[in-house]
Amino acid sequence: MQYERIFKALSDKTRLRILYVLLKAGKALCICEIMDALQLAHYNISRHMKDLKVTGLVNEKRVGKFIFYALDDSGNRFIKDIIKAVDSIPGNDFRDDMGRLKKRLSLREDNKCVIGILKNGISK
Amino acid sequence: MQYERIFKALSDKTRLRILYVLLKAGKALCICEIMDALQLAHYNISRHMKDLKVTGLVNEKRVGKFIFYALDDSGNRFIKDIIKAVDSIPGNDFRDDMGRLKKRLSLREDNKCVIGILKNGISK
DNA sequence: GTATCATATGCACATAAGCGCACATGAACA
DNA sequence: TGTTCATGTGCGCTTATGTGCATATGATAC
Repeated sequence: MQYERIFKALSDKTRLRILYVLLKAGKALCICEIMDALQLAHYNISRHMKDLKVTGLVNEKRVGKFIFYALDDSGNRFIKDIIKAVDSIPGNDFRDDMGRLKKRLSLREDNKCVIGILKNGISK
Repeated sequence: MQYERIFKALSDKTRLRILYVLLKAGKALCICEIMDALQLAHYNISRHMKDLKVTGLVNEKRVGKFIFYALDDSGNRFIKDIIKAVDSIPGNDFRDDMGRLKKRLSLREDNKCVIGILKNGISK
């Protein structure tokens, strides 16, 4: 019975925010980018990401000094349905996250993260 | 942000079992019937049912001395997608629950619950 | 009215979960 | 090889969650 664990993975506000930005970004993101988007400490993102990884909702890939995390929608029908549900959430609650993510992603060069962790986060 | 609360409602094994049998039964069930199906104490079912009710996943209706709970799929698209996800869960993990439910429902008369709480549960 | 019975809840307890801090890891690159 | 820096984790703390027991509620039926 692993299904309630998938629900549990998304039962936390922070993890839901992480999955949402990964889903809507449509591309792999590194911890430092999600840090800025969600305005949370790196260890916070890191630990929640581990939970999402364990459930199979997210996969990772290292590129240079960064580790990129992406939504993994290659699972069974249940996983696909869950992701579809997340996709159907109105964007209101995530507007700020997405705004900051967009700003942060604009700092990429050649579509690659290059700046790492900013001391004071990105400008609001 | 109420969406993570829906996920949380289904992040518990017992609540997922309750929702599953309500969904697959396709009809309203009373606490005593779910007790027998899941082989849990009435207060256990009762409390979890309250959680499911608060999230809007379940509604209730009193008929005589029984209160019947039913899946409420009249919500927004998110709710529908979540229920669809639950519907796509393979039945293996719930086979015993469904077997006992079927046995218990066969004790209805005129499609109404009439026997209440059995001292020793239904026969296996 | 009062007894009965299905359902609900207060309380105490054990366990799990999230967070902040400090520190560890380990890959990249000089 | 040693430094840098993105990422991970152990620890202590606080709060949330699930459960069992006993008891309460409240509608029904006599």
